[in-house]
Amino acid sequence: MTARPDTPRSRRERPAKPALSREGIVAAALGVLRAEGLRKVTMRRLAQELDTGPASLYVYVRNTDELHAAVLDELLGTVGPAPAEGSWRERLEQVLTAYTEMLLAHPSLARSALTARPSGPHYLNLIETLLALLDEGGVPRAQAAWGVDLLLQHATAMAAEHAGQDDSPTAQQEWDALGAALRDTSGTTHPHIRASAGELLAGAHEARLSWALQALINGIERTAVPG
Amino acid sequence: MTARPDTPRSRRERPAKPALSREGIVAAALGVLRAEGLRKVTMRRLAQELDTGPASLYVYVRNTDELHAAVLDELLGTVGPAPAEGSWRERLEQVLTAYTEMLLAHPSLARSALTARPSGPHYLNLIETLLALLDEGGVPRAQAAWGVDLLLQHATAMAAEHAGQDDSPTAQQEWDALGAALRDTSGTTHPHIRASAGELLAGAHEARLSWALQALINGIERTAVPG
DNA sequence: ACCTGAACACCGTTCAAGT
DNA sequence: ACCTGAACACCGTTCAAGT
Repeated sequence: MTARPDTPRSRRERPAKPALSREGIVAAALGVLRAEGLRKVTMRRLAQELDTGPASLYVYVRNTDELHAAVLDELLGTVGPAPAEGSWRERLEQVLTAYTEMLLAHPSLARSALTARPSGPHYLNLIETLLALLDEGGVPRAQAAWGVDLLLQHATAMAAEHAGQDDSPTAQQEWDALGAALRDTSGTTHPHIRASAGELLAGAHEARLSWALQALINGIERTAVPG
Repeated sequence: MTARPDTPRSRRERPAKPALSREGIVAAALGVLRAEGLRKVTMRRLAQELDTGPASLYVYVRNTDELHAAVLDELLGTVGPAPAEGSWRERLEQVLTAYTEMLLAHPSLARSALTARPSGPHYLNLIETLLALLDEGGVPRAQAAWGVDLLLQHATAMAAEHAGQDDSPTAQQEWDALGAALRDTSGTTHPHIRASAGELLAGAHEARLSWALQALINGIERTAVPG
């Protein structure tokens, strides 16, 4: 926990290339992530950042996917604990909103988190918190267990949807294309879209997230697990 | 619609390199996708497949993301229309299950669909179908509109979660790591996880999908849109 | 054990030049 | 207009060799 891999001697020379370590690699990755996005968090780029060759990193990190998962685990630590006030529903929504907003700051990471779920301590704490809140709300255990999965998946997916906006400029165009397609739809072939085009595209992102979380919680609460 | 870009003359020589076309490129992409996964659906590989240079493809396709979106749009056509029998809930669940299962056959594509939403005719038809079923169920229009988004997102995210399994062998290990972490959790620090570990990991994939869709529908039905 | 240079086998995309 | 070769600027990962 408190181990400091840095050599403590303070030479006054050039930064004096610090020894490699998993922590150092993850820290460098976080820096590049914040500065230039996940697409630049590559083995080669990190090696360059740490003044070594890409092969050296493989001593500490199995591959690129594992590196990305480690970065997410690190960021998960910045999401605070559950608030103390409010009903269990409100607190549940707040925890999930905080998680989603963290991911929204790094949508490309959310995208990768969907595939490579983190399994670090911070993620476990989050699951524990969610289970506790659902239990407090009297949601049966089996429903709560599957519900946690549903809630985390939605939060992650919602954030992942915004990836590419930061990564590639094309994704935004793709989204605009859907909006245009919805608006231009013929009323004879797609009457329901025509009638709902406004609503389909309406709503601030915060309002939609809040509504979605409430709908999920309501659904989880009311839907029994089979068997 | 019925335009055939192929030159009709039937030379008996070698396959006689057919003229390039967007359709031909998408078709080749589908072939590579099915045979080797999305990771191999690259401009260079497709160019090789079509016996030309990568630069030639840029006449028909803006970039790799757009190519992937076009492939998904194509696959969306293979999902049949809504069934005629059953309650609106059952039919809604069936349509979404069919959509999810199509995506599950190509999880890496689902992953990319989360970011670059398709906007082709097949996608619009799907939205129309979902809106019609929710309307039939008496779900208010505003709720239905946001609900469709939620339903499609869940289906896509659920499939996307399985990406990497086909793509990279590491993803499976990552998922196993989460399972192990959940099982090994201490009962003192994470009592709810300890009590629910079995339930968190239980359930066949079909049962979980079915439950999730029902929970979503129940939640959408009962949660009013603000304002 | 840790670190490295060099190599292998790839990418997306652009551009000037050809037809 | 369509097509192309060649180039630019990158990737992940492995391996034999060094310390």
